[in-house]
Amino acid sequence: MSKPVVELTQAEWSVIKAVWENEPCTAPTIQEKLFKATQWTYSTVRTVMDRMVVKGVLAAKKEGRMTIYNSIVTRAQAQQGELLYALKNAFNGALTPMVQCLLENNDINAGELAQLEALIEARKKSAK
Amino acid sequence: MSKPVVELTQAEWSVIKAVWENEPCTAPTIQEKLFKATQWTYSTVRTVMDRMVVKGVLAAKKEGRMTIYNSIVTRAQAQQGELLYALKNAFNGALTPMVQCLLENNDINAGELAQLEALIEARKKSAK
DNA sequence: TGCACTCATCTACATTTGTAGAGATACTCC
DNA sequence: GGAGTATCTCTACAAATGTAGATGAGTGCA
Repeated sequence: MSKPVVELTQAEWSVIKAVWENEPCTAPTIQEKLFKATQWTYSTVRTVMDRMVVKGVLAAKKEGRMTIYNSIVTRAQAQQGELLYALKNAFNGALTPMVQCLLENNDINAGELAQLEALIEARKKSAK
Repeated sequence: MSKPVVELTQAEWSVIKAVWENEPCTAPTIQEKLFKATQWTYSTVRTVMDRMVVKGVLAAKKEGRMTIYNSIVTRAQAQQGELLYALKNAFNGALTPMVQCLLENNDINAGELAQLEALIEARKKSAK
């Protein structure tokens, strides 16, 4: 079962992040959580969520008069999808230049660098 | 002069990559270069390119009856934009998890790992 | 001088994305 | 049982994106 690659829009990212943190949840809950940052009305949030259901990103089930949502796509899958998109389009699939670009254009402190080194170390071991 | 963050669509990525490799160039040239992979007609390519001009991604100047295109956005800028989008949306701006995700979900050989380590080493030095 | 190319211009149309209002319903408390 | 409140359902609409046809004009060769 190959995980289908997920492609999320900006609005969908906002929503799914709120869902991950609150699921199972209703649309009004998500609307409330997002309101401060986005000003979105209930209708807006609901529309986005229902479209995500159609896409298979969220699952909705009716419970009495209310609709309960759950995520289908995990955070890891969504992150993967995003990275894959960038990797494929912007870096022609080449990982090293991508990491390089990341390192060169962002502030990183010593602690983070150490962490990254550890990651690579770990990766080396697990590589086979 | 802060570089405005660039956001490219999939079609635009295809086009700008061809432009980078051929500029200065005409729309017919780009269409031809892309045809094998995309099947796009001249009209399609031309429309995308003109929209990119409006967005300030490409520059067009008339030379006789022909329109010559050049890139305004550099490859590095475009790559940056793509990474920023992923970083912001998928990783809430946290770099380390992003790199981690990248390392964990892709095949990397020993050579690449070594390269990455070198990058980090270099980064440590330049960090001051 | 007329025809065939090549490139340009204009217009079009479906789909996706962002955003939301109006009206229907059901629930809750008095 | 009525009024207010929380939800839902439906519909809408503009902008962005992907894709392309029709038509026109410039250029060069027969």
